[in-house]
Amino acid sequence: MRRRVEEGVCEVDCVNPTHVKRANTALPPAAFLRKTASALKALTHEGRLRILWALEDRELCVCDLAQVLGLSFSGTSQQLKTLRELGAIDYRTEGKLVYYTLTDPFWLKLARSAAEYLGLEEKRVRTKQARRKKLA
Amino acid sequence: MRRRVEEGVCEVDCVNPTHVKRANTALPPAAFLRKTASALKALTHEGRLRILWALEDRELCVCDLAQVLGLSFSGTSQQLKTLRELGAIDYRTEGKLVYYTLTDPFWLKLARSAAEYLGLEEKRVRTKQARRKKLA
DNA sequence: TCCTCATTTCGTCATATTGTGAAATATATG
DNA sequence: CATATATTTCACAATATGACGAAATGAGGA
Repeated sequence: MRRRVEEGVCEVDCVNPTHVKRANTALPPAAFLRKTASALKALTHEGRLRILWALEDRELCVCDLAQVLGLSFSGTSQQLKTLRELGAIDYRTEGKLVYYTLTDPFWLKLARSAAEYLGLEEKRVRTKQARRKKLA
Repeated sequence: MRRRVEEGVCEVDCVNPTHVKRANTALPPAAFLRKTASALKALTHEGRLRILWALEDRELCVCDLAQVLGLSFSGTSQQLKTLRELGAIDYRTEGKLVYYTLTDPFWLKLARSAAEYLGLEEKRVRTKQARRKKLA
């Protein structure tokens, strides 16, 4: 799109070059933002969030997790790999079984903070107390 | 995959049903996690992160933002739409120009916290001071 | 009204993500 | 060593995402 150079608003291609320049120097390097975006991708999957939440309470083997996710074993394994690469979880083997644990709670905290902000957790903030109350 | 029911580890399909059941009742509803994952998706794009960071300091028109992102106008507009739908940004029109502003800093904070955690910002924590020092 | 132009929307293509089953890997156990 | 089985990796189909240019929209100004 070609534009006239006039009226002080758009000097070249409708840009205020001062603001653009200032923004560009103040912004983190592209590679940094790319890595951040990439890390956050690990959290953009219902199943992977489910894994983080489930592992908060106890370690679980892949079989259990597959059941929790409602996914195939291979699918579950792939999502576990994504979270491993993020560094959020780790595993130990016991015989033929592989048990996954939450090793870095940061990403769960981050996801939970987003969830809470969205107001998605009102109902279940400290579920146990609520449940106890209900049963009493 | 079919399995024998033995050795007390895998009762049905290699699952510890107690743990699975406990996880499932403790977990937030699927729709909640889906929405959370979906919201976080808005942050998993270098350009969209760039928009959030750039708008922190000042409002910018679409032209400027396109320049900052190095994207076409249509591409820029699409990413702005994503962030609008998230609720992170808003816009005002002034004549033919559309100025975008950061209306909800929460998502920028969240992204920045991820970036900082990844150690991506060591070098530029408070860039202005650093720059002043360097120039002095 | 007609024209210009900043922006958005649409159509389309290239690429990435996700899920599945099959094959490969690894770990007991007879 | 052979078998069983828990998990991972591979290959592939289906869907989602992202980028561009073209066309549509909308706000001024002649």
